[in-house]
Amino acid sequence: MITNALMLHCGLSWRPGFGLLFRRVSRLWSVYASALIGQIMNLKTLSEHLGLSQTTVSRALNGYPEVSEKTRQRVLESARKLNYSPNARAKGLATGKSMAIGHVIARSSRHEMVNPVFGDYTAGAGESYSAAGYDMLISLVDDDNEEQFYRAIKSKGNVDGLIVHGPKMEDTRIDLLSSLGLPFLSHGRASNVTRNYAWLDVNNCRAFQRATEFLLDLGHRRIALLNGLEFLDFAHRRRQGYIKALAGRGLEPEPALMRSDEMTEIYGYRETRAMLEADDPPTAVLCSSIISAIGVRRALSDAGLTMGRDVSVITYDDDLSYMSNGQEVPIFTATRSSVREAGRLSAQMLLDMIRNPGLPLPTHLMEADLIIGQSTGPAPNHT
Amino acid sequence: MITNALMLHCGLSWRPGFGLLFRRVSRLWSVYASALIGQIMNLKTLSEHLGLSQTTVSRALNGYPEVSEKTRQRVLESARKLNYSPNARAKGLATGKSMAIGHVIARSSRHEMVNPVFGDYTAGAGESYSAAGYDMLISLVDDDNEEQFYRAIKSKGNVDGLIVHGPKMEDTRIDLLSSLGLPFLSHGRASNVTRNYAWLDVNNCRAFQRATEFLLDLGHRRIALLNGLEFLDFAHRRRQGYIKALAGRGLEPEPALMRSDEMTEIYGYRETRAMLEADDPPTAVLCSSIISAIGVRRALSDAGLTMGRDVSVITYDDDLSYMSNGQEVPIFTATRSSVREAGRLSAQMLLDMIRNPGLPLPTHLMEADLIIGQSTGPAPNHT
DNA sequence: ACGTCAAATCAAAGCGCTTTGGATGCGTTA
DNA sequence: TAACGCATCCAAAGCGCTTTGATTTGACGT
Repeated sequence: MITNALMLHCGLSWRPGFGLLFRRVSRLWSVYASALIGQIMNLKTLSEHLGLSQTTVSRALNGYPEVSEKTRQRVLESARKLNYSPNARAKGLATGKSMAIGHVIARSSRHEMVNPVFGDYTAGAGESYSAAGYDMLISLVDDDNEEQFYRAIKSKGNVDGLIVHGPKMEDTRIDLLSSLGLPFLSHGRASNVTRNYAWLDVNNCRAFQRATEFLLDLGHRRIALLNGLEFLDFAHRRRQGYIKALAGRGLEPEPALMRSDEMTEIYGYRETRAMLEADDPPTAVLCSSIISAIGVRRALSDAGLTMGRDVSVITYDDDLSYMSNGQEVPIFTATRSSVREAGRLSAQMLLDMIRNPGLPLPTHLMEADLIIGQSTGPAPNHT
Repeated sequence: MITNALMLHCGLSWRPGFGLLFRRVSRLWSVYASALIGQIMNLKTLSEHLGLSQTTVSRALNGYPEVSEKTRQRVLESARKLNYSPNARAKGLATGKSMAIGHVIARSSRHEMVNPVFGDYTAGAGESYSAAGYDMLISLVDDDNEEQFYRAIKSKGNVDGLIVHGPKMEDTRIDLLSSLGLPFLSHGRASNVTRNYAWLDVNNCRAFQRATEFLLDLGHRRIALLNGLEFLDFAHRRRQGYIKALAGRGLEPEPALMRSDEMTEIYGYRETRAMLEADDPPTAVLCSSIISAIGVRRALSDAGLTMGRDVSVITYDDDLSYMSNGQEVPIFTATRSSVREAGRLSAQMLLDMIRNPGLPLPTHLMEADLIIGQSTGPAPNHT
């Protein structure tokens, strides 16, 4: 462009051999310009600066073989020195990829975002993303137009894939996303969805079955369950495990001992307190989160009871960074599985799906460890 | 890549002219695929569908006045029905905006992400973003090339602004971002930075001064401080407030009573335990986070001490959703300020900056409330 | 000196949107 | 009737990149 204009202006016509001359000149000019204006660094500027075409520079930067090694080095060095990095939007527009993974959170259940479990999970995922050069895009949706929002995400095209958080028993998102053809992985399964989809989950059912059996073995018969919100699939599975274990000993689950809510500290405190004040209180509590377990401990302490002696407690432990379950000796007996590791793995799996679209959809089931801490002991009037 | 693999598999070698063939094939395939899956909905398709030009459709959708109301309605309805929403990358490329705000987190201090305080803050910010149609883009950086990363963010242009998390005493990011001309707002101030920049902060100094004075008034003289990491500016300010209050009563701060680390539960437990075992233990503990305060409570309880009688505790309370400080009656006496509200406000301010680039840089100082709970009482041997 | 071939480079056409600078049609005014 | 203003609409030129199809270059054999 500039070259042509100059030619015109000088009244010259093109002759072979001029190329080099012009390159020299324009190189000088662009150095001048960038010094003067604080030049906007884009591919055009950079290529003019180097006296190369945009094609060659682009290829050099993206590691294509059609560029000589000498040229590539020159380009790379120059790009580094001039702090060039390609405009993500333009690159995305040209390639059709956006190098970002979306995490969509329903606004009503915005508590999800505020849930430390979510923080640890996304931190894990973030590690995988950043290692692969991906960003993480978080958006809050109003619940009334969730479907529309997913469709919009697809056609806005600002993510290459999605993580589905907190799947419900029958989660419409899974069918929707499958039909949209947007790669996604669900953190947790949806029991009533029959089609194939990618997921990573913990064996919640078995974890809670084992925990319950452990308490039964200690002689406990009145075991309370402080579960998460039971329209969420993981909570449903946990309850199944609990019930299965009871059934194994011929015990009926008792509604008064089964509670369900968001797993806050207050929740653990409130429900434990309520159950302790009722007739025939539980001798053991099975808790869905270490945060609620802390509330349980507070309630016991307020009631003058000793955890592990008067009342036993087992909690599910996501191995949260800020709320770790003691140091050498665990505070709580717990079924533990690192949610951070789950995040790391999920992200890895999703990125693989995006890289190799042909392969079958991956699934992964993690097992939780049962670790013994100080919060459990034989049932009080059990000899 | 795929082409090469295919070639290899077929036992063919590359010959000029093959390129065209492959392109034809892949084009055909993609036409077939899109017919199968359903038309790709872009502005072109939509405008053809409506028998209007892309210009008119674009204007109709974006609320420009040059379109008749009748046409606009027709366009809007059609867009809704066909689930059209403009490609974000293309729109961004054309407008120069990306409708996303970046949150950059240094990878080493990845604990930031995992910190429930961060979760609540971003949840608040997220509300503001989503109301304004913005997304939130989170990226982890390796610390060694943080500067380069910020430069890249600028020229990649995938965010319209940034939130700076956890500013240090003299934070180089502030100068860097200012010079890059990328709008940003710092959550917290950086004491040793003299230039103007946008920030939102809590009056940490005054909050801790008031809390300390409250304990002094109750007769406490040996007051421990469990602070956050003191290279972070907020922690430094908190210590200043603490020292100032002590100085007001002619007291010297005692190094053995001043601890500093990441504000985990374990940290609160470990340090409290250590101090209780030492000679002349503190009669009160001032704690930087409710999470650590829970650890403090556990340590006291393990030592057979009653919180609020044997040892008083005041904590800073970010009013975390999952860790709220009791219900009617607060558990802990605390200086409270909602970090979620801080997030909401920060985002609002940053979006305003982006909308009106001319205005002076906004700053906002929030005051923390001192709320009285059950964790404080007169110093033991004080009559 | 000339043709050949591979290696190295380039110009230009997209990607899907916004926006500029007209065009078109039509009722009003001189 | 011509000139004008106004309300609608449009063609085409970007935005900054990748990728296609073509061209230039230089080494080599004859």
